[in-house]
Amino acid sequence: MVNRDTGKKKISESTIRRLSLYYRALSLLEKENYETISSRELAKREKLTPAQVRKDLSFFGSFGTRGLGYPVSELKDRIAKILGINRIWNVAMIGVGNIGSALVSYKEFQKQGFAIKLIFDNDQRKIGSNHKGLIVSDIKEMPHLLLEHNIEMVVLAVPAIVAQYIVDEVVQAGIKAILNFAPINLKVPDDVFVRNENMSMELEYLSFAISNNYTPN
Amino acid sequence: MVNRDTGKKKISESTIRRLSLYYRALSLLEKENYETISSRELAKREKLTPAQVRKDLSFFGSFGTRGLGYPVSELKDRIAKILGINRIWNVAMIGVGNIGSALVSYKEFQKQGFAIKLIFDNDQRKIGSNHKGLIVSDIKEMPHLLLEHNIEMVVLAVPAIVAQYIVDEVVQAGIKAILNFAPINLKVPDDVFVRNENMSMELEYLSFAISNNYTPN
DNA sequence: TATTTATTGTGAAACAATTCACATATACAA
DNA sequence: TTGTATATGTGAATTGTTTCACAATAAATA
Ligand SMILES: NC(=O)c1ccc[n+]([C@@H]2O[C@H](COP(=O)([O-])OP(=O)(O)OC[C@H]3O[C@@H](n4cnc5c(N)ncnc54)[C@H](O)[C@@H]3O)[C@@H](O)[C@H]2O)c1
Ligand SMILES: NC(=O)c1ccc[n+]([C@@H]2O[C@H](COP(=O)([O-])OP(=O)(O)OC[C@H]3O[C@@H](n4cnc5c(N)ncnc54)[C@H](O)[C@@H]3O)[C@@H](O)[C@H]2O)c1
Repeated sequence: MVNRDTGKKKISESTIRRLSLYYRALSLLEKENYETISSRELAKREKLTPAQVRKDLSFFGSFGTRGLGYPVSELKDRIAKILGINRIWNVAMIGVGNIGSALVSYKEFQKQGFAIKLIFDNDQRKIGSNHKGLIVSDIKEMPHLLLEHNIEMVVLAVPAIVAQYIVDEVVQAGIKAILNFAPINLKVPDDVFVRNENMSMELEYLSFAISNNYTPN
Repeated sequence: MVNRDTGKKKISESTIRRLSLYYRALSLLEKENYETISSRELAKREKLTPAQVRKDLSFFGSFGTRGLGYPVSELKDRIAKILGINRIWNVAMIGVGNIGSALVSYKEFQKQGFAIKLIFDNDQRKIGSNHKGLIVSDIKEMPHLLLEHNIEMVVLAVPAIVAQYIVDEVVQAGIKAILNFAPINLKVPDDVFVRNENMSMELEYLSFAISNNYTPN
């Protein structure tokens, strides 16, 4: 009955991604003043099955009450803890071009606990300029600034051609988490996590889908 | 031996996404003047297994030569055809704010065959203004303009609060493919494809990974 | 307090994706 | 030609993920 945390259960990537969905749904439910939510209702909102919801959550503990459902606020907090978002992360943005500055302007990240503390570029016209209260630092200063400001995550928004070079420096500085927008397969050591945000891939998926009358699930 | 296309094989989402990876890798190989590539080499470049590469491709035909590998240019073209990117897609951008204008400025999409033909906003200060050669249209004109310009895909970069309302109009206009940046679960009919680009989810995944010393694969 | 109702938590079953392993085919060298 | 090396294409085996189905349990009701 009790789901003791015996360390190394294998959590699938899909489960982790769904935790994000649950978290967002629960945040909304909290605003709508729901006290509890059943796996059935939560599943319906995220277009999943109730069993899927229960199984996902069961990997981390038993958070619900039989006959009643899950306590909204409490479950939300539990998931925040599981995802590691019950805290502030110090983030640096590298490359303040089109995408980089759009992201820096986006206040939601800050609200969700991803605080952009430093922004870097190599363009002399940009260095020293002000972006939403942040001064663009010279990329040359990156290695020591990342350390000094306890940066733990980096968003890469530089041209693909320089991305690997910069990542090597980022890794040198001890960063273990990178969100990469450059359309390139970055090489990093095993203990560094990279997520790629690749809009072309999503467009290609859509292209495939309509071209082939694709029917998932 | 011959892999006749008998219509409805079930292609997994993962396979489709990997086709995009193969396509990008092959484009690069072509530039590097490779004539042929083995599944082993291709797999290595994309951090996959050779068997995975061969299996993925085998769903669509047999493109390789035993003992030699796959012909780079030809395979690239074949994949382009499979993905439906051997043509130009007419795309509309809805919402010309931070993200929307960053995407409009990004010339790679055009090069990859995703041609942004129309851009929409509801802000009077933006309507009529010029963005990279495109004039911002009034969102009120969207329904008929989408039809008139044969738009087939739409990128949604509007605030979450209005996203569902706009999607309903987009669907009304017969659009079957939507790339959505708003952090909301859009409701659409079964024959409309939506891909969500959600950076918060990626950051949360990274957060989970470093918080839990996560080891995928 | 007893009964009914709702819903969880979870092994087992079903389904899906990946990897194995090898017969088969081609290139190329001798 | 013939032989050797290489690498595909694919059923079968394995591994991973989702769904099923139901005992367990708490809440609500009588
Ligand atoms: N803009 C988009 O919509 C979009 C979409 C998908 C992918 N991307 C990718 O995101 C990345 C950035 O795209 P963008 O459109 O913002 O490009 P951009 O050219 O507008 O911005 C890149 C920025 O990086 C800076 N830079 C270049 N070299 C640098 C270095 N060595 N050190 C530090 N900074 C450096 C440039 O000065 C510039 O400010 C690219 O890899 C691009 O392929 C962009
Ligand atoms: N900027 C980012 O980095 C970022 C990151 C992740 C997600 N997003 C999401 O992308 C979307 C856009 O973000 P943004 O930062 O570009 O916001 P933004 O406010 O800069 O841009 C939104 C644009 O949509 C327009 N708009 C508002 N209502 C409209 C309507 N009814 N019809 C047509 N246009 C309308 C606004 O005038 C504005 O130009 C949001 O949903 C946001 O949550 C943005």
